[in-house]
Amino acid sequence: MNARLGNTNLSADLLSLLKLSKKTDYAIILLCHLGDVDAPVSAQEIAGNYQLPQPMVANILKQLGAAGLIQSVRGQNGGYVLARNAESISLSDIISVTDNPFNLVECAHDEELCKVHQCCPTRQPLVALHRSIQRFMEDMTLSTIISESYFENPDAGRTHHETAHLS
Amino acid sequence: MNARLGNTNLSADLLSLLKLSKKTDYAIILLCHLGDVDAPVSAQEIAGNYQLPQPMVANILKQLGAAGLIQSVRGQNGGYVLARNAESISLSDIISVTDNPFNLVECAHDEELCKVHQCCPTRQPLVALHRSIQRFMEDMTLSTIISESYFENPDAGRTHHETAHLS
DNA sequence: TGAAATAGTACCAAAACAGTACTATATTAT
DNA sequence: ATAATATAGTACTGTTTTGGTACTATTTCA
Repeated sequence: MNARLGNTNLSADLLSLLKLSKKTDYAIILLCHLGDVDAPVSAQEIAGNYQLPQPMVANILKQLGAAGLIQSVRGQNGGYVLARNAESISLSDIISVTDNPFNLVECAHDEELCKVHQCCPTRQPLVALHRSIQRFMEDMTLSTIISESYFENPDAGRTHHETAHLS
Repeated sequence: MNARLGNTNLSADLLSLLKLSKKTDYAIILLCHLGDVDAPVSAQEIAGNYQLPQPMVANILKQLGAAGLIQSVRGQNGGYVLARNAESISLSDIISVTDNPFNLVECAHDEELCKVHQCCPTRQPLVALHRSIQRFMEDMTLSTIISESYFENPDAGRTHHETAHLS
């Protein structure tokens, strides 16, 4: 063979690409909920509403709060509200809180790792994919998600929702 | 709240989206190698060339063979060759062998699961993302990967490659 | 002062993943 | 023939990641 192919570490690069965790799943639900209300909503309230485990919900809300996406109100009658308007919260923002940050090319941040990537056969084409996904995630705002969801389910008007999960 | 948001199971949908495993990583390397040679190449030869664990390489080659992407030649001097030309092997083909198949929307295949998805706030916008990624994966052929890799590393002419992995 | 909420953090169990091992079969060189 | 070298198939294991829980401290309000 003419031996022009080199090495790669693609899976390490792509590891956190789009494997959205349940945490992210939940986070989107929670944020959609908060984006729909004005008064602070407690973890318990959301957990009950969507039949999600309360400690899990509480934990994710803590993280979202620490990341500045939502604002907390402590004490009785406390809860959470969106820290900014739904237009300025992107899918990318959410994912970087609840999943690992969306990084296709590790070497862009760690020059050390880059050295063994000199002959990566797959990096070049996948960088393009990375960029387009990244743009999509940044353009997709919480308000878009909410409104498109509404468009798809215009008749959803009940106060108690279906069980949120299969497992 | 006006309660128009429902439930979702986004993470289950996205679980196998783009979290490429090391297997896929390796598979791309192996296939690029095979795409570059005509005579059958053995698992041992590839493992040695890229400093990859031999049993791992052998296993992946078996899988790729069972899936019909490569053809095996048994016996002494045996090995593997591409079963079709590199233009007709897509990234999508590879991933569906070594990773779980690329499925964003589970309910498209399992009507049962769909029922609890009636109010999914995130499905609608993400279907668009799914389609564009899917198209990218299908359009990205092995031959493209090889040639773009060559474009990036035109000076790679040595017979023994660098250590392929960090870990 | 007690109830209800968040803050922070540490912990555990189950699932997924990376990698290994073993037995059987096929082909070829000698 | 037979030994060597290859794939075929499959089952196993240790480690990491993930999903989920628990506990203690602090804040606020009735």
